[in-house]
Amino acid sequence: MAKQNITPRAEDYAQWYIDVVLQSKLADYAPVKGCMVIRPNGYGLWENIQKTLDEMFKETGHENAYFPLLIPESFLKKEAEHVEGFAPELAVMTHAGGKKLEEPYVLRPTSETIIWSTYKKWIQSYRDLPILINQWANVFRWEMRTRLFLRTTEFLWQEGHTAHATFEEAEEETLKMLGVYRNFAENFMAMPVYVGKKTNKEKFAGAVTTYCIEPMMQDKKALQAGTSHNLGQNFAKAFDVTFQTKEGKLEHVFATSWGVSTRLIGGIVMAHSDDNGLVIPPKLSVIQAVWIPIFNKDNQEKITGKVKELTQTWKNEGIKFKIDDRDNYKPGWKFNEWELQGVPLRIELGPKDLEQNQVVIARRDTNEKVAVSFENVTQTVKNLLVTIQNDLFTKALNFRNDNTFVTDDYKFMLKKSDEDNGFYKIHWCGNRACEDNLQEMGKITIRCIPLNNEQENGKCIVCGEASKERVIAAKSY
RNA sequence: CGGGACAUAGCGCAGUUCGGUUAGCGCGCCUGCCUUGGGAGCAGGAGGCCGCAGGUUCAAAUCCUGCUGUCCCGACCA
Repeated sequence: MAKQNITPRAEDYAQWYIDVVLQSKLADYAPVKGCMVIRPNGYGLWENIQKTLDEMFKETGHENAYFPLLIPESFLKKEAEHVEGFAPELAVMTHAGGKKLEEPYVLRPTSETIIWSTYKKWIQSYRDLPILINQWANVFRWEMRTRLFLRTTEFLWQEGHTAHATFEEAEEETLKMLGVYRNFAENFMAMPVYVGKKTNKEKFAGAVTTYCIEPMMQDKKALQAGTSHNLGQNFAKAFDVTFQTKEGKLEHVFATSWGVSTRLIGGIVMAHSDDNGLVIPPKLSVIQAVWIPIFNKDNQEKITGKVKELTQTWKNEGIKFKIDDRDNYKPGWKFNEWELQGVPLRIELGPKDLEQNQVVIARRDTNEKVAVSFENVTQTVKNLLVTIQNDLFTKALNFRNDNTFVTDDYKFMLKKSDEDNGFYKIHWCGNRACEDNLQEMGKITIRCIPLNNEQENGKCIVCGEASKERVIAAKSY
């Protein structure tokens, strides 16, 4: 066989993505439309994502709980905007136990309604607040068009649901979790993100304010990678959740919700990978370094023995590694296989190296190879893992900056966006009509209004009305 | 949900136009030998309800109808 048969990015980006996901064994298609099997490679990544985020949630005072998958249909209908937003994508259970159900159950598209119906029972006084709960769960959204990890009918996520005594406290929580997401995206996924507020058109159905993180993928489109909502009193009012204040007054509770999903895995693929397959940031990689001993029958024992000796301390050092000593595959085959699966470092040890007391270390992200003496292997590997993590971020940041354009010329933007994707920093008057026009004319949406945005007087790129700041606009997933 | 393409061995494909022995090829897989520093070589072998369900016919991978799934393009969304 030639090399792997991954469609090059330049030729067909969408097909490249599918090829990488399937061939690197992240996922496989399932028998049901829009569903996928998350394979060990993909699930291992998800477990690392979960583990890291879960610690961050705990550190910020949250606890995990679990609410049921099935939600009475009537619950969804209690919050008008909410039901309107989700109605088209609901999967509904109508029969059970061989009978038609009195009231259909909805497979949760998100859990605000069932959680707030429960919080009603738990909250009486300001002393019961705040409630800071997260749940790891699956959700169902019947999407018209699905894509592995990016949009599937069933997906895994976490959803935080908190209850507070004041709007300010809810807002603080919303922004705090947005910060957690930003930290995770940038420092673990090595994916620079714009952090900002959604427009009314783009916000969550039922939220007062939606905040988000938006990274750029390698095709220069935006991916909504995480959202954090200040729900105000909308759900508390819909479910009549009130509490008694210190002063004895009855008030509706303030809510937030925030989530990231297995879509992040699609983000990792699209942010860093190349035509040879996956590239995974070291901090999230299930295997950080793979050893490929190069041997024949005569020296096999000697060489694998040396590898074991050199890695004796690695478990304690916290380096996640694997020794690929299969004798039914040749080294060259293994090189390609592990590259395809995105392992950050490959370490070769063959007879020639043994003679010279060295190993050869190859970086997945740059393909660079260096010879390193036995005594320096451990430290070099540790350093390289840090370097790769940083380099991936820098590379992605430079890529985003190179493809972000500040413009006041609508025609230029539409023309440019027609030829190639990119982020545009544009003035916008704040009106829905102009936002709709962007979408109609260029399939461009306003991804966010950046937080701590530089204030600058300008004119809306569509209508020319006054604007005080620039927003991020782009085509998106 | 509209438009288009596709579905034959684990993967990639040929065969379908114009129905006709036992459905092929490459890679992979199994056995053995030989090999091992960028997807080695030779020999032998296993593997198929031709996506599913109906129909037409003496005869269907091939023709007809329905369904399901995947991909692409649109409208909708994390």
